[in-house]
Amino acid sequence: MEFRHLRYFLALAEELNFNRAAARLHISQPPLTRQIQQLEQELGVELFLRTSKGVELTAAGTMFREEAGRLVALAERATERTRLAGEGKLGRLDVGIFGSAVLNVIPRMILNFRRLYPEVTVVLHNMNKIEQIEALREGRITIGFNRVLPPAPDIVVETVLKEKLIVAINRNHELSHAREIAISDLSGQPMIIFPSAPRPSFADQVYTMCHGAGFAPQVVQEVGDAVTAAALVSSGFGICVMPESAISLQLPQVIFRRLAWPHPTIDLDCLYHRNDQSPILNAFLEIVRGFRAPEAGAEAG
Amino acid sequence: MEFRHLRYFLALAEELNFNRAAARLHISQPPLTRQIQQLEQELGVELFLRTSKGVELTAAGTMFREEAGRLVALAERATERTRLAGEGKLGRLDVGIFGSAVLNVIPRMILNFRRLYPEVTVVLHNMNKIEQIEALREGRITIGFNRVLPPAPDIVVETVLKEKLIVAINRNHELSHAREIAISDLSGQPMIIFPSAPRPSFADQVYTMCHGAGFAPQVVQEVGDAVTAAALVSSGFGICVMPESAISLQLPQVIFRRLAWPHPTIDLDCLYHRNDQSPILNAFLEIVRGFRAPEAGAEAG
DNA sequence: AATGCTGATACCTGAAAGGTATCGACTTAT
DNA sequence: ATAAGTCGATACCTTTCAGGTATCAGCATT
Repeated sequence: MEFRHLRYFLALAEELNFNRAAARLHISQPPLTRQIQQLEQELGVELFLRTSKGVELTAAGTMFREEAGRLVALAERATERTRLAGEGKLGRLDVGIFGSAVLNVIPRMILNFRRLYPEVTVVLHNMNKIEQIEALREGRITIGFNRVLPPAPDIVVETVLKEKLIVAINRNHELSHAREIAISDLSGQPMIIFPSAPRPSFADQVYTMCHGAGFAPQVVQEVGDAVTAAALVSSGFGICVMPESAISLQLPQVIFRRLAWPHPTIDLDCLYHRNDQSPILNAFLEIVRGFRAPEAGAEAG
Repeated sequence: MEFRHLRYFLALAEELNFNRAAARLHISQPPLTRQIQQLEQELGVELFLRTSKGVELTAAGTMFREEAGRLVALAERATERTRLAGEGKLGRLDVGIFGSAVLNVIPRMILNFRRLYPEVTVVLHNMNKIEQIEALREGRITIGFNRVLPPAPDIVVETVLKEKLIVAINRNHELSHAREIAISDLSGQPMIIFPSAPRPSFADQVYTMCHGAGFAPQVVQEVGDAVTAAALVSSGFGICVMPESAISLQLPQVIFRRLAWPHPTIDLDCLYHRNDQSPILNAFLEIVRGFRAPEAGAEAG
């Protein structure tokens, strides 16, 4: 059975006359007769009752008309949905995110994407950078977001934006009166560092920054994520260097101060598989790239 | 697009290798390549990503795989349902019935039918004999049940069974002591007659019977149906001749007595369109004919 | 550099869809 | 009653196109 049989059948079921149906199909009457006979033979059922004045549908024919109509409609739907999927306008986007650092930028990007591509289902998966790379390779996610990523030959890493660093301080802390804090001011201060794993991470970047300023940070606690770190700041454990987006965290007693010149930054990167040419990924990447600060000069290729 | 394209596509989507897929389809590789190219061209979308070591599905291809699978499954369902409809095992049977007289036999026939053909939806339509004939001609019902039917060239009438006549009597009535009632006993009794329309009807048969016994019935009331007639009997209006199946009517004060020899009967007929060869109708007719009393000799052909 | 995969292409063959002419059955109009 | 005009079915020819064989180009492994 081919779609041709369905098209011919439906035309005949509407016209109830071989000649008129054939004319409508732009073929002559004999081939139509033959195709209908074939169809009936394959189904093992008479679909039409031939009378002296045209044809009429049998009970089986009536049933087949319903089914054939459904099939043709579904076929049209199939081509339409496939075309849309080819344009990235229909489908599913699995995004790997990491817990705390994505408090601001990623939700905004996803909201923008969903406004432009409302038929794409966006699914978020919370996982760390190691898990994200693994999931990208296995196709469980299409794109991931993270910081301080190790290079891999099959994974493309693009810097989404460079966030300035800020310092979370307890309101009663001696540094709370300054509008900005110099890196050297952190020397000797009890510091909270995150994340503890996996390495390399934001924590390493803070270490490097301090050593670059000529001192070793006095780490009182390593924690897993920014929310926990902020909670410790709130209870007076110490101070904590964070990416700017952590400013969304609202905890009692916690205030944020910028780090002064040279305004150190941390990259937020996105990562995806080098061979992935999925149109949905490309559509999403365009949105992501639109978020990249226009003044940013240096970019990871 | 033809089903061939779907079959080939699905084979390739599973094997992800043109040669293996072609082998599975019992064709050689070049025609498979060509058919897939045709499909992609018609959809305007690349379905497979050709690599040096086989192929993989694109996003559009993944979408099309889902849709193609649905289509193939629906096609199988379509052939199966059409075959079943051809055997009368699937579909719909619209039955015209008339209100009161069908208290017993028709429900039993329909229950039997539904046990044998559980996938056929039986729909009952309450209509009088004129409406039934009209509905048969327009295809709104497939079979009707009624009594005392006028002949029509395009409608076949078959006697389903001959019901004996009974008399509904108030418990306090003088005739209630007899086990059987002779037709002549009805002479001079106040009688309720039904139905008042449409003619010819059961009412006419009662008239004829009385006149044949040598008297004119003393009609105190004409009513529309047996239930109303029985209600009048219950309140002492008079007596009423009814078909035997009315015995199912349970009303206070109403008792039933047989009419004595020569045991007059009334036919319950079914009617259907002469040209209707629907397998469901034939299946139902077989059940109906099985209900016909085996001793009944004379039948309407 | 050679071999062995991959899918794509060129060209031929054969099956089958489509076209023309005509048939037999039936209805309708004269 | 019979001739003309329907209807769908059939016989036979033409054309299209799916399928087959041989071969190619690209890439990976050896």
